Amino acid sequence: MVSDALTPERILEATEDVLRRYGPAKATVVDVARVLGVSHGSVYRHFRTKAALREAVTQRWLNRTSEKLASIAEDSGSAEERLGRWLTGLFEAKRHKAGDDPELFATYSVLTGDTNTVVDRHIDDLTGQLARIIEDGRTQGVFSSDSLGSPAETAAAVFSATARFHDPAYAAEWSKPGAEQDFAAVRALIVRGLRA
Amino acid sequence: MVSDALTPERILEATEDVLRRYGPAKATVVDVARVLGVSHGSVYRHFRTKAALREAVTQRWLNRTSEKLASIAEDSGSAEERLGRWLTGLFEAKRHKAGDDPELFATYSVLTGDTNTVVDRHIDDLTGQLARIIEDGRTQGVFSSDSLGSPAETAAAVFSATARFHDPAYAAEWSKPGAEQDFAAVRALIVRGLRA
DNA sequence: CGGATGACAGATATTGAAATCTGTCATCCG
DNA sequence: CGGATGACAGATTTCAATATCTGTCATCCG
Repeated sequence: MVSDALTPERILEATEDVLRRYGPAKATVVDVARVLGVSHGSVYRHFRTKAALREAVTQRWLNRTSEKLASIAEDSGSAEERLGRWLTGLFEAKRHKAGDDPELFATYSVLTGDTNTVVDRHIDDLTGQLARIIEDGRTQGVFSSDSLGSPAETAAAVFSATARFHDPAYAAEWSKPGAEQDFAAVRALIVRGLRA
Repeated sequence: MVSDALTPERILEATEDVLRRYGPAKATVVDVARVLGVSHGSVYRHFRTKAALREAVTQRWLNRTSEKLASIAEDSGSAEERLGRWLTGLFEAKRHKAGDDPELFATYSVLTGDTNTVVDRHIDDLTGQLARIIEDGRTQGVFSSDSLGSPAETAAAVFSATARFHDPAYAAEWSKPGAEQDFAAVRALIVRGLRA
């Protein structure tokens, strides 16, 4: 027994350990139970299915990124500067996750492919933050209010246009030389497109 | 025997037939030879390896798209209008390929994952066309010449920013309701970003 | 009594032997 | 003589038997 009570949080911790060690294909519920020193039946008391467990651990992982960015979205100050910082922050966060522990990143990339609802919520969260920055920018008069739809629609467009720099499908390209310049070029193009 | 001389072109035709029928995983060189009524040794006289045959058939398929767009890139006339038409043409071409024959599209999506050189050439070709339009726009004075790098760099940024609408990885989303509006929003944002 | 257990059935994954495919080349044919 | 052939070796894939895993639940324990 590693500790006292068997909580969802402890199970998620153990699940991430097991995923890191064995990868998404080999990690089993029995492995998670073994790490915790309990039977696998006990894990099923807290998560109805293996899929539910994977969703929960994936959500936890995605939330670590969105929480970091939330503070930028909620800042006061120049919307244009915050937008640049937010987009750069998103790219940097993903790039570091991918570069620092490639195997765990690959593992979560597989998981996000299965857990569509969780990923959709994450994307809604991020585009919501973007929409807030865009709305602030329109209020401040630095971003155009004509011709580009609602803040939410514009946020979705900005998110789409930067997909190459946050979608795990492109992770292999983030460490190539020139990736940073490519990102800066797209960011400049987008910011220019938003200006009043 | 289907016809007289065994030419590379006839082999590619047969290869596409076989790929359409069996998919990328099951299609064999022996199958291609059978369709042509020759031994598989004869196919190897024209293509050194199976990989080379796949590259050639993939290039042929990609070229059908770039050739359509080349005429827009080489038009004379308003660069802004041509850019919109070119981007829309690219999205439409990919969307129709994916929608009209989903299995063949899936097949070629797998092939493009293996044949990186061919895909890189295709992308160079497309960004070259884009660069030409952007250069024309700068000459005409409708696109800004400051702050966004060379036409080639700007073309790469525009291509990156529209990845969601031409990269096969996103094909599943092209038929969703709202995809067209999403594309229009990104296109408007980009065109706005390029304006003088 | 609330929570943990482990035996179990059906689903999924692994494994290794057999079948098929790729790529070569000595031989053949017009 | 130029081009096609098919037998062949080594690489890859298929398939079926075997092993492991998921999810349930009657039972047990503090």
